Amino acid sequence: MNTASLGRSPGLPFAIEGNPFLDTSLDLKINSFGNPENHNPMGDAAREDDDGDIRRQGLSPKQKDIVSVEEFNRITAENKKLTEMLCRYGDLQSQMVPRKRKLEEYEWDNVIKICENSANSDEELYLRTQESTRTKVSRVYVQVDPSDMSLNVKDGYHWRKYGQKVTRDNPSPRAYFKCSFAPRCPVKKKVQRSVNNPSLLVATYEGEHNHRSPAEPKITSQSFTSKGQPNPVLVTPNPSSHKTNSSWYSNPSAALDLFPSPRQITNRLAKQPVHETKSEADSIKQLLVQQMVSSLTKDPNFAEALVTKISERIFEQEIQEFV
DNA sequence: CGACTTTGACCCGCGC
DNA sequence: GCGCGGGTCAAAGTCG
Repeated sequence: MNTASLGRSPGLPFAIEGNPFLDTSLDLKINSFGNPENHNPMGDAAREDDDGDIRRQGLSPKQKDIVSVEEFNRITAENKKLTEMLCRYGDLQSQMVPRKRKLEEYEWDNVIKICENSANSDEELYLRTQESTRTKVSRVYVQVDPSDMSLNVKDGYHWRKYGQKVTRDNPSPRAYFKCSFAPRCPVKKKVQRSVNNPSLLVATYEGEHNHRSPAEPKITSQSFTSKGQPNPVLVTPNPSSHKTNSSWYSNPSAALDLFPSPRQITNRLAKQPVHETKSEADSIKQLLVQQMVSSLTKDPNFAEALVTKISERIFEQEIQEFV
């Protein structure tokens, strides 16, 4: 299972395709065993050298001790389970709402994409990923200070503003940005204030970054998708505290931070402020989210994955204390 | 001096 | 064909 195309989805508290500014925790599990600067969506980490040793460039000494082909295979299977879980939620969702409404209200197409991407070979999946990259669009709502007139969405990437326009349907100007972190990165971003809520910035991302995140994202508060569902806000970490070989790249268990437990999900949803007028659609959305959380809690595969991650973290902490 | 922002001009698709 | 609106370009300005 290749997860290079996955990203944290607006609308789901865990990683799925659709949000280009966040590298997924699933992706991290794979890439943390390879060199993040030479990320290969075809699965660099699994390739073996002539002497049979797995490639370990870019790893800390501690990681080199724990990385093995068996470990890689185990995590690959885990990723597959997680993806299947997402697909099941897509099925659940389609049972709960009419098809037309599904497309209009919930943006579950991202989940469907993952299911469709269940390719038989890495090469096939790579080609499909490249195909979807060209058309990938996601939208993120970010709460900002209403007095702050800048159209700056801190998502960890570097953007160069190349235009600004006042559109017909919104008195607030729309700013156009291109990703300037990597040469020829195709990702573009449009930022405009919400017509109904000036304290809400609407950031529309087009395309997918052809490089890894320049900084370790840090979840600090909640943002919302266009449909009012929770989504982590990412801000650029303090540059002085950021190291190239940060835990984001080098520590596999760091993925756990971006893979919240059902209780964390519940807590985050409970703390979520309401920004949009209550409506029937909102009620259905809340019901859907509650169903998801409930199913996540009961899902043995989820529990297994969670236990695995917790065990890994505890094991690593013990190792650190021992050292 | 390089990176970034500003802003008017330009391009292009679409509807009439 | 024409006008409109969204998106992009590029020169000039700004900033650290």
